[in-house]
This record gives sequence, C-alpha cells and structure tokens, in this order.
Amino acid sequence: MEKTKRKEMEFQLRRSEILTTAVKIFASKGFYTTTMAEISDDSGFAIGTLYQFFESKENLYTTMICEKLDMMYSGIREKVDGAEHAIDKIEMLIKSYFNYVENNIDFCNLFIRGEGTIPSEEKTQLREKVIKDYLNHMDFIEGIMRLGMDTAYLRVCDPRIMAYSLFGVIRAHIVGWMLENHDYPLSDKVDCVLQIFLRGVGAEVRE
Amino acid sequence: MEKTKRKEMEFQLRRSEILTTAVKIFASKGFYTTTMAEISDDSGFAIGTLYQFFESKENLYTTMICEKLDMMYSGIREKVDGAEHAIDKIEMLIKSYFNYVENNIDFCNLFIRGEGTIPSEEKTQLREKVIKDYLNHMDFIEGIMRLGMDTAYLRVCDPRIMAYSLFGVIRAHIVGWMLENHDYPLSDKVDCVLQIFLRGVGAEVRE
Amino acid sequence: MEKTKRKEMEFQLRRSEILTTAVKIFASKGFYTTTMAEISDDSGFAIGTLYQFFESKENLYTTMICEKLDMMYSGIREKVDGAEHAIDKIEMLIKSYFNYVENNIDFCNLFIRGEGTIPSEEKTQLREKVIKDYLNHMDFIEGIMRLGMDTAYLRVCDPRIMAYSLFGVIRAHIVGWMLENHDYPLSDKVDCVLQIFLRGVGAEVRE
Amino acid sequence: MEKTKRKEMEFQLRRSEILTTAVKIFASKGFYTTTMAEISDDSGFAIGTLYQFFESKENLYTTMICEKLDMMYSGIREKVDGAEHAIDKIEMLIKSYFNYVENNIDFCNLFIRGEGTIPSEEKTQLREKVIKDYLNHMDFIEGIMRLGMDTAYLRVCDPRIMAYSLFGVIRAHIVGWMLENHDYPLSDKVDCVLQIFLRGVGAEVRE
DNA sequence: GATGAATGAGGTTTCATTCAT
DNA sequence: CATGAATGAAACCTCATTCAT
Repeated sequence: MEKTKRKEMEFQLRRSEILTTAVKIFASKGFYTTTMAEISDDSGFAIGTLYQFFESKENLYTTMICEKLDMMYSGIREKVDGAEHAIDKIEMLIKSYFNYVENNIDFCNLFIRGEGTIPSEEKTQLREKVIKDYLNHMDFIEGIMRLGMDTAYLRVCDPRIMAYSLFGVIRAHIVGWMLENHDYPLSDKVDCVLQIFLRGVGAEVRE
Repeated sequence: MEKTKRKEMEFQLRRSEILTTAVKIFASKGFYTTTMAEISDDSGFAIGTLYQFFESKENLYTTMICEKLDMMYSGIREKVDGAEHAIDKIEMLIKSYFNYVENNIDFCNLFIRGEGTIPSEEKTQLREKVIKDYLNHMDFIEGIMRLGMDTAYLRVCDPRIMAYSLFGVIRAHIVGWMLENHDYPLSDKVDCVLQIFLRGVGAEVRE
Repeated sequence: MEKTKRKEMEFQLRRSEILTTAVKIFASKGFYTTTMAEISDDSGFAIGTLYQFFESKENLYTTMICEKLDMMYSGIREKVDGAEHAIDKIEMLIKSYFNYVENNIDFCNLFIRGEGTIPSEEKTQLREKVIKDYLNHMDFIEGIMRLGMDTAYLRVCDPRIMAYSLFGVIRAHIVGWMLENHDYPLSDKVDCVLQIFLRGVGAEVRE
Repeated sequence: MEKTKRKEMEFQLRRSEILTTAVKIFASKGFYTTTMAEISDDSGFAIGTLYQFFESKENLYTTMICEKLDMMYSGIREKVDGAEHAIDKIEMLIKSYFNYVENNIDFCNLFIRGEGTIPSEEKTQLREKVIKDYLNHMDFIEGIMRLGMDTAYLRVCDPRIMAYSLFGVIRAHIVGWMLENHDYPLSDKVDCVLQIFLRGVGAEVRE
C-alpha cells in the first residue's frame, strides 16, 4: 500500500505544519487573542482545513501543548537515564533543560508565561494533565535524589524538597535568561547551577 | 469639608470592594473567561458603576494585578529590610514569601497559573511592568547576595545566579505546596529551604 | 411601583414587536433560511438585543410558534364553548378557524407549509408539543362529536373519524383559499362547508 | 451497443440508490439538517460522486421530491381512471392514497411534516411545482365530482369545494394514522371515510 | 452618581461545492 | 469516472462598552 503510506505521511506533514504555526502564534499572543483566521493566514491553510485536523480551537491548542510537553519530558528523561551516577544525572537534567529551552524558545515563552492552561468551564482536562505531568516529573527528579542519597552522593534530606529545589533553580535561570538579554548560551551556566545546587551558597567554613 | 472626605472614603471603599471581587473571580476563571457581568453580579455593583471606577476591563485587571503585586513586593522588602545580617535577610525573605502565599492563595493561584500577563495588541504595559517589577525584585535579592558576600556569610559567586537560585527554590516550593495537598503550613519549610540554599544538597565530605 | 410596571410593559411591547417581525420573516423564508441579522434589520433591534429577549434563534422560533398556536387553539375553544348545541359548536368551529386564518395569514402560511417543526438533534420538544396540541385539539373536536351523537344531532359513528373528517374538510378549504387567489372572504364558505360535513355529497335519494 | 446500454443501466441503478438513501435521510432529518456527507456515508458513494448525478444538494432534494410526487399522483390517477362510475372512482381514490401511504411512510412523513418546500431565495421552482401539482390534482378530483354530479350520483354543489372536502377528509385520516399508533392497517378505514364523505355526519332524518 | 438595556464588532464553526489525483 | 481533502462564505452568538434615564 504505497499510496496509503504516502497519504498518511502527507497528512502528518500538514498536521505538523499547522502545529508549528500554532506554537508560534499562541506563544506570541496567548490562547484567547489568537484567532483561527490568523493561524489560517500564517499557516497557509484555509480555516476549514484546520478543522479537518483539529476539532476545535481548544483541541488544537491542547494537542499542541500536550505533544510539546510530552516531547520535552520524554527527551529529558531519556538523556538523564543515560547517565549512571546521581551527580551525572543531575548535571544531565540541567543540561537537557537548557538545551530544550534554547531550541524551543517559542514554546517556552508560552509556557513559562503560564499560558499553559486555558480555563474552560468543564474541560479542565488540559490543566489537570499539565499538573499531573509536572508532578510526575517531580517524582522522577525525586527518584534521582533518592538514588543520590542511597549512593552517598547527596546528603540525607527530604527528597521531595530537594527535587523542588533543583527544579526551582533550573527554572529560575531559564526565566532569567529569557527575560534578560539572551545573548550568551544558556548552557554556559550548567556547571554554575550544578555547583550551587550541590554545595549551596553558604561560605565554606562557618563555625 | 467633612462631606468631601466622607465621599472620598466611600469611593475608596467601593473601589476596593470591586477589586476584592475581581481578584477572586479572575483568579478562579482567568482574564478572558471572566465577564464584566459576573464581576457586577458578584460585587453587587451595576456594570455601569464598574466603569466609573475603572475605564475598561483591562484596566480593572491591570490595576488589580499591579496593586496586589506592589503590596507583595513592598511588604516583603519591608520585612527583609528589618533584618541586619544577610542570612537573616534571606531567612526573612523566605518567610515573607511563604506568609504572603498562605494569606493570598487566590491571587497566587492566578499568578502562578501564569495569567499574570494579558497579551493585548499594543498595551503590553502590564506585561512590561510585571517583568520590570520581577527584575527589580531580582536586583533586590541580588543586593542581599552581595551583602552576604561582602560580609563573608556567603561564598563568592555570581550574585545574579545566586539570586535566581534563591527565588527559584522559593517559588518551586510554593508551587509544590499549592498543587499538592496544602494541609501543612508552608511556613514549616522555611528552615529546610534555607539550609538547602546555604549548604546545597551535596554530601558533606566527598574526596 | 409605577416605574417597574412601566418597564415591564415596555419590555413586553418590545418582545412582541420582535415576535411580530419573526412571524413575518419565518413565514416567508422558513426557519433555516431566515437569519438573525434579517430579523434584526427588519425589527429595528440590534442582534444583541434579540438575544436579551430570546436565548437563541431556535428559542425565538419555538416561542413564537407556541404562543401563536396556543392563542389559536384557545381562541377557537373559547368561541366554540360559547355555543350550546353540537351543530352550533361545529359551525362556530369552522367560523373561528376561518376568521383566525384571515387575520393571521403570515402564521398560517408558515404553519400550513409545514414548517411547524424544526428537526434538531435532541430538541424534539417543539415537534412533540405541536403534535400533542394537535391531538388535544382532535380530542376536543371528538368531544363535540360525542355531544352531537348523544343529543341525536349527529348519526352514530366513530367520533374520532368524524373529528378527523371535520378538521380535514376545514383545513383543505383553508389551504385551497391560501394557494388560490384569496380575493373572496373565506368566511363566505362557512355554511357550505358545514352542509357538506353534515349531509355529505351523495345525492339525496339513492336506493 | 451493448456496452452503452449496460452503462446506462448501471448509471440509473446508482442514481436510484442515491435517491433511495436521500428519501430516508431527508425524511428523518429534514432538508437543512441533512448534510451531503451523511448521504455520502449512508449511500456508500463519495461526495464527489453525488455531484455527478445531481448538480447540487437542492437539486438532489428537488429531484427526489418531484419523482416521488409524480409517481404518487400518476399511480393514483391510473387506478382511479380504471374505475367507471364516480362513486367507484372516489372509493379508489381513497384506497390508493391509503395504500401509497402505507408503502411510503418515510416520504409521507417528510411531506406531511411540511418539508415539502425549501424556501430558497429565487429558486421557488420546487414550491411552485408542488403547488401546481397539488392544484392539478385538485382539478382532477374536481373532475370526478363533476362526473358524479352529471351522472346524478352526487348532489349538485360547488365541485371545487367538494374536491377540497374529499381531499381534506383523506389527508386528515392519514395524518391521524401517522401521528397516533399505526398498528391497524389504514386501508381498513376506506369504507368509513367514503360513507362520511357521501352521507355526511348529520342524523338521518332532520326535518 | 448609579443603573442596566441596547449595541454590533468580531470570533468560532459548519458544510456545500470544487478539482487535482 | 470516482474520490474526498481543501476551501471560505456565511451563520450564530458573546460580551465590552455606552448612554439615556
């Protein structure tokens, strides 16, 4: 079935073209101020065509967020799983985050801006999924912390709090980089962030 | 002019009643899904009356965000300024944040949800103000870091990065607390967060 | 409460103006080809205003049909109840129908054309109401037939069939009058119709 | 040209398959709520194919109505023409109507529901045709009445009024049968209807 | 000054029709 | 010829804002 295959491929291609346009516009204008007409214009597809790929504006948005988010989380996980020791995993986590951001500025803009969730009467599905994914990811980081503690690379402490802290440090740098001039590669800061997380900011000797 | 004064007071009272209702509704439904009619119903003022206090829906929202934000930042600043040493300032910063969140869950919900900024064609004023305030606040934290380094309470390091890290750690705990069951007082974690920030998570001795 | 009363009256006035326009347009173009914009233009009210009186186009249509239908049936009933003997009741029934039609050509056009019911996924409510009313009305006519039989003015026969027949004869004349040139008053035919219904069309003596 | 003939036959076969599906769907959902996609799905032909048989949705509908209507009228005429005397013709008319209804419930549903005519800006052609056919049919019935009067089977009276009356009685019974439980054969009522039409409902002796 | 009915621009979505494959 | 994805006009409806009372 060469023909069917070709069709399927073209379908996926168009679908992803739409999604790419969608990310860009949603990211710059937010969900509510973006109109289907704009997505239509910018993507080159007629409005009706958009509705053949996505059943509604909300569905288009939701799908876009979910796919992007899944890709981000799974991409990061994969890389982190490649490392063996806790410290290496942590370093890889920071590195993957920074890489992702540098390559997906549009999406991050949108997401960090908090547009992640559209409040809609009942369809709190997206919001719930986003939160669930976030907490799952925290569980994942928590796992790394436990490993670090078990292998004596990290000191013993509430692993949830450690996970939150690591994520918080990473996120704050990303936001800072995005708001300020991002004229230097974010990745330059990986080591710096890692050191702060591991050793804290307190003076070496305090007694 | 007793009368003028009384009028002025009544005016301020009404204005603040509206703002209080606005926070609640905007926080639960977001900017776009909230209608002026709802704010009118819930506040008990006629729609027309709302327009005598605020020139537009956007203005009402913007004003509300700004006032809340200013109160938050200045409240925190004030408390932090009360402390003398860097470490105490840091501790106070964490404590004030946690206190504020516990007393303003509605607003934080809205803000953490990222609804902080409404993208509107030209009036990016709010967005800019929010960002400016955020960066100002980072400057403020950065100042504390410098002080800590100058007084040898903190080790020498890029103070901006330290500021971001501190804020990140704080924010992550707030978000975690809000998403998960907040059945324990957030303030319980102040010390824990402080320790992580100062000493890091690495094992004490590793050589 | 003079003021409230006046407001209520004006509200009802406007509402009925809209309904009058609606009958006219729906009657001439049918439900689906009529647009809210047209009703807005013809009635002089803005589109938004229409929605303050009726929650949807369907609701406007449904309301209009129901009110008109109720008025028709109750008006006819009232007049018929005023007569004592079965034959007089029948005559009055025919007369009232003809009168109603002459004074409500628009509505009858719409209704006889069968536009009475809009097929809409689930909201078969209107259709059901129309049918229920119709059957109720048949019950009412059947009652007259029974009375006629009891008082020996009508010969003994299935009263339901008699009811259907009477209604059928009346309706057919109405339709005929509406489709052909209605340059003579429909009421002229009352007696003629009555005679046919009572005596049939067969030759006087057939044995 | 065997091939051409075969092709022609297949063409007619497909065309009639489409029409059969169309009657069913249009009858159950009405003209406007039925979509070409549905007819395509239910008939098994692609949308584009439908347009090779009928130039538009309206044309498909119109054609369907016209063919069905023509078949109905001509079928009835044919049977009635087979009878010689006026009374027999009348009986046959009633009988044929009832038969047709019992065998074409879908179509009758649609038609009695009044969906017979689609109001469309200019193309009032269908509406006009339907009316013309109806009036023609009335002429035909009027002819029977005249014959009856000429041969002294019917009493002298305005033949148009008689025609309307007969049709009205027939129609009312059909509608009644369709709205109420049609668990008895409609044909059972032929004689009953005939008697009412011929002898009326008045008591035998009234002087 | 307070009110809330009226307004109408603008957004989402549907679906008959076309045309390249 | 058959197909069915692409098209875009047009409809319904919402809701911020105004203004007469």
